[in-house]
Amino acid sequence: MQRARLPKHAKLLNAADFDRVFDKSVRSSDQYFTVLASPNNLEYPRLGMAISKRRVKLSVIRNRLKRIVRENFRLSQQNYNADYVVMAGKQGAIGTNQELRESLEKHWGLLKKKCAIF
RNA sequence: GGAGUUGGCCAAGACAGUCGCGGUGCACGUCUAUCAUUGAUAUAUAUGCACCGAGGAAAGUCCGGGCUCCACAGGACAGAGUGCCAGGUAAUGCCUGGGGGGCGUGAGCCUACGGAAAGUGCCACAGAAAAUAUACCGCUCGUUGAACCACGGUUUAAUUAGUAAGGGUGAAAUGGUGCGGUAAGAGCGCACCGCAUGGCUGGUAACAGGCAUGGCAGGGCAAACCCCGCUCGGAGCAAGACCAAAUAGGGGGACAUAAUGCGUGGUCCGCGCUGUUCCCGGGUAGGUUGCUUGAGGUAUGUGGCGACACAUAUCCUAGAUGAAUGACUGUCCCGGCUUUUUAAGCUACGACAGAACCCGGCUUAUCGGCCAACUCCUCUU
Repeated sequence: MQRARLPKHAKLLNAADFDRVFDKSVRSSDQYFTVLASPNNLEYPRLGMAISKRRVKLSVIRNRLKRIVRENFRLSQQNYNADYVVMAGKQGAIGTNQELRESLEKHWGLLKKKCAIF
């Protein structure tokens, strides 16, 4: 089995990339996360996160959310080749690790289908 | 043994495994560039190995510095801060030691602690009066009237005056207590205490002690304005330095004016705009740097009551930037819940909380534990 990694080029690194996703994308959301996806022309998916201080007040919890999202994205390498942006939902700060993981896996599946017909 | 006070330390609960992230070093492969000629250097990237990878508060951004850029003859005002004394320090509003005041049986703790006889202002309610003092209930001499009478007076009412001892109000009422004194009273007199002024003694000083003199100066609030002493230039690592696409525009050179257009002209040349190309400077995105060796930690010794200083030895301990330091599994520990309670089962974000240029402080949040010194109570010997 191919080892799942998450090198630096698999992240969105500048404002232009983010703007492109915000501008034109398909989305999926629940009480924990809102996930945007926009197909790219690369041979791998990319991930960006926008966890606002307004939604998640403590930096410890913001970091925890980012780590869970990144870890889960890394283990879901069969994702469609698109740029994803994950945003925190209203309940994001109070979900358990298990709940957040299940939520994310649901979003990846949904967006894979949506991107295919995009 | 119980209750407590002060100071210090630890703290992702511990261990193992699997996967992953950031940094540094080494090895090897690939790409590009340069030198050179089959190698070297640099950059980027993939892989492997090794090592390192959040805190006591990283937080609040409340003070003080370093560092960087800008400004700057000197002085004054304004503004802000600060406020018992001495010391420590790069510096402080911090720390240490000391003094005054308050709290506690005590170890100890708290303290914005300069000036109210420079000025202005405020002092609710209650109370007569809250500040050039005054007089509600009272107390008292005198005068006048009334009643009683043992003819000495007694009681009572009004009133001129005296008084601030007593009552009452208040957070606070013009020194306190006692004796004398008086018509009743009063620093009116005296003793002690307090206060003020001036010497003296001790102390670096804050201050303390004591002596003499004065009969008392006239309330509180300065975290009200204010006065006095002292301190303070501004902005911040998104500081600053360097490299530098794309697009638009600027400056300079060369070429073409053969072709096109416009302007200066009646026309031509020329010149300017225009066209092609090269160079230069500014500079956005982006990148590099600043960036972690520092008022540094640890140990020992010396000086000092101490904060701390000095000397010697030794150690190197995160450096990210849409932002690494994590996830899962197992066993144990702790906590919680339940039960059939020397035990078993179940359970999960296991305190507060996440570096962003770096230090010294303060403040706030905080599960649990360890160590030392001291105090009070009780028991035993």
